[in-house]
Amino acid sequence: MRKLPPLGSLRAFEAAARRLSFREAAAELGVTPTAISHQVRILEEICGRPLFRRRPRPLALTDAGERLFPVIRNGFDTFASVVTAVSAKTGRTTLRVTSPNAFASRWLVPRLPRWRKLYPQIRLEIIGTDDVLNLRAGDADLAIRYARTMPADLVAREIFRDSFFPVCSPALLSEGGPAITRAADLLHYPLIHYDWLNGDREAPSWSRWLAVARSVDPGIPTATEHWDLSFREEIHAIDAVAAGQGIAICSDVVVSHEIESGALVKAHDLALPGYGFYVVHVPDHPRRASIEAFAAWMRSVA
Amino acid sequence: MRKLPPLGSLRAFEAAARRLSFREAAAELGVTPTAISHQVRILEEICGRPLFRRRPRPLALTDAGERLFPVIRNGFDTFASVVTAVSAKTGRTTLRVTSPNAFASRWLVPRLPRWRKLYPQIRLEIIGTDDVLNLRAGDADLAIRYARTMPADLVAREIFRDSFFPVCSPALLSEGGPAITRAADLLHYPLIHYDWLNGDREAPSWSRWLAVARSVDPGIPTATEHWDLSFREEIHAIDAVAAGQGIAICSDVVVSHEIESGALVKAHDLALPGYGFYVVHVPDHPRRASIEAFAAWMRSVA
DNA sequence: AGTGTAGATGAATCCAATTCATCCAGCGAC
DNA sequence: GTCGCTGGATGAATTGGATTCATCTACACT
Repeated sequence: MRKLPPLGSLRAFEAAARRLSFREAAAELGVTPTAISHQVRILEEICGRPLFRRRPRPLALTDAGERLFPVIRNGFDTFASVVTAVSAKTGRTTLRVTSPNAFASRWLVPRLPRWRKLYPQIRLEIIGTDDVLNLRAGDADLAIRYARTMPADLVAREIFRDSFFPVCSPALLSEGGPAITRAADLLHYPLIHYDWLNGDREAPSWSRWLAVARSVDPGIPTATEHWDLSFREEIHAIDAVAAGQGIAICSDVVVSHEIESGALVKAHDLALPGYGFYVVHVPDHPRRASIEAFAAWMRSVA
Repeated sequence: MRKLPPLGSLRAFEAAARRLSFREAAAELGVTPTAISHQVRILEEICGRPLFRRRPRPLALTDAGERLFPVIRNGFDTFASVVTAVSAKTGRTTLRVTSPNAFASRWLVPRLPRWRKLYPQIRLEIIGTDDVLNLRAGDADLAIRYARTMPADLVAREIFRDSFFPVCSPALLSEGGPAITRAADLLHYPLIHYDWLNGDREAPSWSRWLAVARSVDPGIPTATEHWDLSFREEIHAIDAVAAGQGIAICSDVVVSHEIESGALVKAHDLALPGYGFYVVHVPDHPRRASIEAFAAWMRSVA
């Protein structure tokens, strides 16, 4: 007769092993840390050996714990996945995709009809956020990460890299303002700034772009502030650009849809290097095939 | 965030799906059928669709239930297996083997030291019984099935086939009784009978053997009853033969150990065809490799 | 030394799981 | 057709394993 340990104990163990913290596991499951401690202890008694090393800090898995953890985690992931699939309206599967807000809004969403046409059985749930969601915690199935280099702690592949140009609406240029023939001409228009929260000193802002442009157009003044309008997030700056309120330094990837359609135009050819877009997921994801399909599709509609 | 349904509901569902009976599932889990009904209902509400068809009888899985069941069952099997492995004394694994009683006692048990020498890390638990255990219910990891043809509903492979001869103890022949030179001479000794419970009209009993022997030795009378001692089970008949109480028609496989050691001898060369021994297990058994090793070992020590 | 953090221990509490009582539907025997 | 049996459904009452609370321990950092 098959002997299953208490399933609640397996659940507590798995969360604690994933988080390597009873406190965090408790928060995730909505119980007190003591409850986690009790359940893990029950499982350790059943196994006849410790599953965690508590002392010294930090919490770590024992060899036995290391053997148990991936099996239980994968089992639970598979359970959640099949229950989700069974619950789905037409037996379709879901991929939860987290992506930076601007990319989700400006790149992903306009292309979703193309995904739907190609993969009607794989429904996407898009989580647009500039927060970094925890894939190991199951917050999403895959993340589109925007970084200078390849993320190292998960399975990742680069999809494409972007560059940054001054971008504006054609309507702005046809309002009778000065023609733009050199970089300094841009200063006659409102410059739209947005914050870079990644702490990168080389982030492609107006000050960076103008510093580089000064080497080919010495007429650009060395003033400290170079913006007329400022936003906290890139997505809002792009909205203002599209509304003809000024010129912003934008990612050619993020606004590629608008550039192609003519809704936005490059105001100048000088480009700053940007970052890479990576599709990232946990190893051995149960929907690995769907994730691969998504990554390939992203490349094909770039 | 990964969404797991209540694990107790999954457990109740899996048992009911495996058994296709709420009553039996309840018995297995040690609860009332109502508890199963409640838990399955909770899961059906989470999935948003029925998982069982209750009406008309018998209970059956819906399409959704069919999709869910193997995933949950395999997950639980894997959980139980890895917890058992982690709990093992020296990281050894266990194979629970069910076998007909006579075979377990006379063939398997005398050879166990050879298994232990070759596979010290795979511990065997032998369940000798003439009942047919339910492998899908996890009653055992593998079964040695004794049948005329290959079992069809599980993964099976034939290990060997046996034949049936008259067998006796050398002590019986040296007691000064008549020499056995022809089949009819056997009738001067006590004939030991045992029941065949498989309903096979051609089962290798004394009446069958004597009917065949009559074609080469017409001196054998056509009486109805041919036995002096009768047992319900083969194993007890073999015990009596080993104790010198008479001659029985025995499987050459089952008593091969005793024939080799000289503890028992063939009383006559005329052989009746027997049956096949098959190693049987559920598909995708988590210890498939160990089962394969066991089957191969059986062949090698035949 | 003092403070904060995180896991451990055990009694008390609690709530999801389970039982109990009753009902419903079908099937087979008569 | 009636009756009895079987097995799942429903909902209120009960219960036992899960959880909390109070307290302790060990450690890391200032």
